[in-house]
Amino acid sequence: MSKVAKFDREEVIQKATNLYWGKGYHGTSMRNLQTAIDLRPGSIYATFGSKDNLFKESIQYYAGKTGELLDACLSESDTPLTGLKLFIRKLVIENLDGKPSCMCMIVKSISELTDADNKELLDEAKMLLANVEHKFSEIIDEAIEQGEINADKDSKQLASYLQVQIIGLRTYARVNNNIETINTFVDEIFVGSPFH
Amino acid sequence: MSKVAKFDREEVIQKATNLYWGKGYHGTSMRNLQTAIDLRPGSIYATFGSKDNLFKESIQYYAGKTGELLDACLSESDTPLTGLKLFIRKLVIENLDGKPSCMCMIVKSISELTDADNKELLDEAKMLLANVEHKFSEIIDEAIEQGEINADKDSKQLASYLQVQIIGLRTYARVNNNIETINTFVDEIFVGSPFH
DNA sequence: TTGTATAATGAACGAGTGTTCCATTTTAAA
DNA sequence: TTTAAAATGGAACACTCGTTCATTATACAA
Repeated sequence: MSKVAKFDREEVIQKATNLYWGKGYHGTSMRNLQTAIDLRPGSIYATFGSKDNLFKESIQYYAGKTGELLDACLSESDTPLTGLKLFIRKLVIENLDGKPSCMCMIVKSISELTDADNKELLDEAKMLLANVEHKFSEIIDEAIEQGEINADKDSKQLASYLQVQIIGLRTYARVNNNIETINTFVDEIFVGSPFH
Repeated sequence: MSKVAKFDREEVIQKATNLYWGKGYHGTSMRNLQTAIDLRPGSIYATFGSKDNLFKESIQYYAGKTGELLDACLSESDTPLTGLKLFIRKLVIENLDGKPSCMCMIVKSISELTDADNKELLDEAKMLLANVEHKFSEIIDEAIEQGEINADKDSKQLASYLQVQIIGLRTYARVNNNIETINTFVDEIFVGSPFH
């Protein structure tokens, strides 16, 4: 009937994600992508439609992978809070080298994109970040139920606080990636005032 | 001998700064700038040399204005620490509306630019951020001398901590600009663990 | 083996990029 | 009033951008 063999779609998205993550939306050209994923314009546009949509799928892929990491951290930890700590430690410290950026791709996108020029992509990024925050608050709720966190705490407030800390640390790490300093700050997130 | 009158150079840089601040380096085209500052290419290139150099002057202008704000906060406050608090409150909360972005232009630049494509501008941004951090540590040293902060604290560590908090808060404010939440977090910076 | 549907290719398009160039205008000193 | 230097305006340059599309290659059904 027809030709059926093809490139590996996930592999292509992964490569596109790495490029977008490192160079940003505007800093990545379709030519860059063509080279990185080794596909010609025709194939890319037949499969993904546009630069915007490929970016959308990339940031969704990134968010998915981050969610998987969080789940993995939770299931290999004894309590919700230790799982959360492990996740943050992995995000902030183990991401310092080897990745396209030590910063969060979603945060980079929210920083770069504007309502005026890329409203749809910006809204997508905001939604993905809100999803993570929601997951944080659910985990914190569990920690409260299990008595790991005092019941008078507001899980949504704590989830926001975690976002601020992670965003701050990963961004700051781009300027000062002194592991000891970063490590100290990660430790202080949970002994600092909002959590205790 | 020659023509001397001209546009107001500072006014032009200010307008360029606002555009770059909002749309980012890659998101701002020379055509955008020509319109915003109402100058033709010939004048812009005769005065500033290149898009890169205009960006450099813009980010330096931005950093200068931020430094002035910090100085103003210090001189209208009774103690170094209350001056620092006022500065952070102004940065994070009073910047929520009306400005090109609630985020720090220096941080946005560090997030967007790469060593591979814009090393010089990235290094400039990193330096400007380091300057602010150095100023923070000097202010904290003063606070320690005056007994406002315990002498066993490391001023450089606290200055780093402030950077992380400000970066985190201003970036997070782009997604969730709930003033009450932000206000709470600003308050907690100084009652949180590193400072006490 | 042939016919057909689909995947992949890559040249090419119009629009936009940063930048250059130079004729024209403006200015102040001679 | 003349002169020279500098500022300005804006067309145009070479290049890159995101995207399209006619063509070619491929794999399966008949």
